[in-house]
Amino acid sequence: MSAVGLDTRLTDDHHESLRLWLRLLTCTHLIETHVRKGLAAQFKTTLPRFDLMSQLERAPEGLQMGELSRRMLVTGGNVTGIVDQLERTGLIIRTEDPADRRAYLVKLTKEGRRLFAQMAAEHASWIVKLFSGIPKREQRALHESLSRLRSQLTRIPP
Amino acid sequence: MSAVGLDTRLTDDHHESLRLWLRLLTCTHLIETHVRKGLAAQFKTTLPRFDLMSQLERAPEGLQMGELSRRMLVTGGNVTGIVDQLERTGLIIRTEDPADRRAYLVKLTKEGRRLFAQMAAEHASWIVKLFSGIPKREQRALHESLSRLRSQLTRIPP
DNA sequence: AACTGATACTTCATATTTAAACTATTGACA
DNA sequence: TGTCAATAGTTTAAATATGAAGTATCAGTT
Repeated sequence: MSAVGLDTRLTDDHHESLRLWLRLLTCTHLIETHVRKGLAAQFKTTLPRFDLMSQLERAPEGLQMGELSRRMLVTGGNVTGIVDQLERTGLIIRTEDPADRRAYLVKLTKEGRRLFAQMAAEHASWIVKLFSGIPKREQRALHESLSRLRSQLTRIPP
Repeated sequence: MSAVGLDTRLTDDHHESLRLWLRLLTCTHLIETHVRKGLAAQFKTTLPRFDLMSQLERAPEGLQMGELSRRMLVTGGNVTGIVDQLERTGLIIRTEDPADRRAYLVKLTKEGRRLFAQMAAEHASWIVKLFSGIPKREQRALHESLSRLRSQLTRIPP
């Protein structure tokens, strides 16, 4: 293979990965927009609030702010703001962490669990519908590739 | 198949699409974070500004605000803010649209084109490295599935 | 016990982002 | 020609979001 050929190949590779990244970004934005509008219209709430509540739902014993921050892939200051909002409306509560006086354990309230159950059901149906055009087999393959990508990504950057 | 079996199947399908969506979201956030930090560290700029400039780079004749909004999948008000920032630093310019007195044609300045060329090269190398753990063949399959997903998504919601 | 670096969280300034309300212009049409 | 809904852009308020700086506590180590 000629040097020019190699050069072209590299450039094409660049463009291929770039295009893949743009597709990924576009799909994510389209789904996020759809879900955000649904949450606003049907539940008068937002995506980050739903996201935070879904984290808590999977951790009945409560989660520290820092743990929420890591799981949601956002900064600590951001979590403070969203927790403030949700606590103000009575859907979650900061409780003292008996093991560490610096930390809180954030938990869903009874009302929070009740409302989240409704939202989660709707949310799941939206997602299923959005992906309904992709055959199950292909969805599984997608999931597998993205899992590989994720572990690659968490290995690279600190 | 029993009714219970069907029920379970449906629930599993829900969970599968949901998990796929979460993977998609996680990968996108991880890559975004990586790129955002690179742009901040090496070029003192942000992802939405880079994104807007990359749209303009592909349209030397300039783009209307609304067209930028559609291509970037963000609201018009958002575009106004980012264009304000970039124009203030001299990287882009609003020019009058000779065909429509309501509209602008936004263009890169000479300095904007110069800087963008540098940023784009760096950006491409970051993306290639982030995806380097995924074989080319698999990247192409991913791209294809995401393209199918995108066209499905643009068909569903208004 | 006192020191010290790390951890948990908040606060602050700034930048994105959305949705809704507003101004100006366009284009179709009666 | 006037009218008038639609379009292009901006502005506003409120909510995210980041990164950096600050406070309190923890966990070792001396």
